[in-house]
Amino acid sequence: MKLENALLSTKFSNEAQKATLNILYTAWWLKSITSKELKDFDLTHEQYNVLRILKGKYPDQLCVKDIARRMIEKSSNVPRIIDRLEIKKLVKRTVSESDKRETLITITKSGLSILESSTSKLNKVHNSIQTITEKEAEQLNCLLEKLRATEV
Amino acid sequence: MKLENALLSTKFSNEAQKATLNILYTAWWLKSITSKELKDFDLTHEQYNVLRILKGKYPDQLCVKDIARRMIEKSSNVPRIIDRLEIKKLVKRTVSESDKRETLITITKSGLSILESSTSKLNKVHNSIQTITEKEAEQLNCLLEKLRATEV
DNA sequence: AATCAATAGGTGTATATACATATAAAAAAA
DNA sequence: TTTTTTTATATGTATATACACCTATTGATT
Repeated sequence: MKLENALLSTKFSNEAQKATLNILYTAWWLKSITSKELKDFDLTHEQYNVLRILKGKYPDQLCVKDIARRMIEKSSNVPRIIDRLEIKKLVKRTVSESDKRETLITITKSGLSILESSTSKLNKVHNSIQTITEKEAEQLNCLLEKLRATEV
Repeated sequence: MKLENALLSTKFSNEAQKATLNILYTAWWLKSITSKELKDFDLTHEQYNVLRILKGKYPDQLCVKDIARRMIEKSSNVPRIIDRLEIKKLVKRTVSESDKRETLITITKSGLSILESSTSKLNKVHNSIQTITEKEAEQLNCLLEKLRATEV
């Protein structure tokens, strides 16, 4: 869908400004699709992201700071997200022996299992709405990374 | 910056999946730049978006529903955003005469003035970090809109 | 060793998201 | 006309964002 129709606006000062809005809108669009599917698993987007990060290092543990560094949204409040996951027994907290300031997080069997089924569901949905080729996706990745050249 | 460095991960199943994460991360990156600047004007991203929408139709008024339709994030709680703007006297609420269910929103002089100065600041920042050409931005817009072909 | 600075994680607050529900008004159906 | 349905907005709740601040621990400096 054209951005003009999504935002009911045609007043973009230039293509770069339109691209900014287009990225923000597309991110919302992607997230809204994801949220809907994750709801069946009683997971939020951010909780899913934390589980995915933990699985990436499994069976190793990760401390809160290392999870935060891998989050898509860097300003995520990781301790609080872990609170919810811990209540649902999807992760476990332990104090690090080598540095008592650090809290080590482990994904549980239950966490791995819910991650697997939710990921499988998300992949199905993503495949079903896939409209761009591998080559186009590559091009898109290049453009986004060029856009972020001035990383702060 | 490469997505690999931003997320400290190299495990992407394909370019399309990487593109999804890249869009989400870039959106966060863009928002974090914007928020920082808007803070000087005591505005959030969403409050700014509402003011921008109102200015687009000024001096006409818009009802809450029409604002919501133009928001980047469609699930925004517009009445609540308007609450904050009203407290700061940047917008005014009036009940519609023709349909008493509708609340009409008007941007005030003060709202227009703060929008102007914040927009000018944002434009400066955007220009200073601009790294892609008009042609590349156009290409980016095409790819994002192709990605969203399966609009729900 | 004692003091100071830096770091890790947790907590507090205002605002936003996502979604459900409530209320009043308008439109449609009986 | 009365009832029912739909629509517009507001409100309630759990979680998240963005950011400030607190506390305990570690590492560096004196």
